[in-house]
Amino acid sequence: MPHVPDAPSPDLTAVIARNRPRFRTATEFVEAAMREAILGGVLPAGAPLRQEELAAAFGVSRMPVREALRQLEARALVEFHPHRGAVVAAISAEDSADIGTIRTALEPAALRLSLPGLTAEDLGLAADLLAEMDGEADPGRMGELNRRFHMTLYARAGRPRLLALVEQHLAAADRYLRFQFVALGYQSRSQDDHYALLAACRAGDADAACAIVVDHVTAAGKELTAFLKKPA
Amino acid sequence: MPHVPDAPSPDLTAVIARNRPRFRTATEFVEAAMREAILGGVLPAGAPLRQEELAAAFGVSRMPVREALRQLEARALVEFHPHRGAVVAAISAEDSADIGTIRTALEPAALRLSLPGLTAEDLGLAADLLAEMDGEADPGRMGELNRRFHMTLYARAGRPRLLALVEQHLAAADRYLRFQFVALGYQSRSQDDHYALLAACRAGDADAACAIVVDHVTAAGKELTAFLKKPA
DNA sequence: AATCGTTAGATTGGATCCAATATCCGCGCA
DNA sequence: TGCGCGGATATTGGATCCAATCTAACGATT
Repeated sequence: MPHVPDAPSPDLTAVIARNRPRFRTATEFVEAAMREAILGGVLPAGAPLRQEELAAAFGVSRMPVREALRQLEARALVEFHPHRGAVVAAISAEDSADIGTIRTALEPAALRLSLPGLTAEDLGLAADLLAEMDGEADPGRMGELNRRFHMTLYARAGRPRLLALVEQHLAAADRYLRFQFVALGYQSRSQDDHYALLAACRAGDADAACAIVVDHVTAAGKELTAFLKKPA
Repeated sequence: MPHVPDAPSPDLTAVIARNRPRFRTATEFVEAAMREAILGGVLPAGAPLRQEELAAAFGVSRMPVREALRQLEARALVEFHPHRGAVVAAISAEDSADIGTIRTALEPAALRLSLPGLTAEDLGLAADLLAEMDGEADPGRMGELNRRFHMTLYARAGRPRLLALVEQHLAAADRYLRFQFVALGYQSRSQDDHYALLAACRAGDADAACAIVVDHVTAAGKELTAFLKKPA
């Protein structure tokens, strides 16, 4: 009697409700909601993605779900195993090195382009985000704030594709770093970097800012790699 | 009486035949073949992608076609217009600047990682590819050789995701540069760069090689941007 | 004659239906 | 008792069917 799918988690229902009105087609809606759920940790790495179950949760048929899953596959967020279903993509230690390299290459480039265009409001917003992060305990929220802080500093690069790539890899790293945030002293060290980065941006010192970003990303990559190698 | 779709072009049929045996599921096969067709210029930018027509050409139903189109959408190779169909994505002058920035950031990183691991066979293969390019007139073949030359030099980076990103953006640029190859003196200048790059790699001079790559990519980006701005 | 509204047709978006394949369990046999 | 085989079952992959909507052509009205 397996035909009755499990009820979706309350978190997932929240993500679904938040995204439903934003899109005209069901496929886009499902794709956006699932991406948010995966990046936000609501659907953890390795979680099996039953098409029927998701369709019921989203209130659509299996087809938009399948199309959305294919899009997420192209973004390396889910993996298909033929005739065995899709799962939320897990990240390996090699992947983490990979992502670290990509971030180290892209983020300084984005920052260098963006820095001259940053306004006082941008810097103020970044400062606000940092302040909020200081008191934040929830890892999911923390990840989102971290992403938004970085992206705020890069936003004026005026390169939508570059920024999308950066955000994608930032999110991919964050999704795993989440587990670190509470465990180790990583969070405070990361915040130190953030404040130093913001100061360099205020000073308009591109070289210093880029150097901080490189260090910051490298450190995050090392934490992540170590974490991924440990629990095996 | 519009129900009879056009016959596919001979080029497309060739791509289809070449890819069919390589995959287990229809969706993967369609995705691979369509990607090759788009990157190879068989399906030019702006071409409308009728689902029924493609399904007939591939010998499958519309569903695998739709899934494949969604994957290609996630890779920014096709665009969906709700209820109006999908078209092969065109690239704007801004996109080209974007892609240039991304390449300029990623390719030196890939080269730097790869260079120490390059073998004599790798360098020999690269030289062979260059030699073949000297006598090549077909733009599609030229683009493929160019891609393979670059990727050969980056291959030992041991970063699959980075290399996939590099190849993706290299291909995106090539797809448009194709029109340049014959028209201008671009081809010979590009080949000069290639030979210089290969020499620097043979010498193991990472800094020089990266500088050449940056120049080369920048020049290609400028050509592309100029071309895209010209014909309106 | 030009423009706007109406309507027919084609095409996509979504749902349902069928077939193919993988998993899981139990049974038989060594 | 352990291993391998076989059938039952669930789940995916693919095909077909229906509804929603966009396009285009035609005609009426000014």
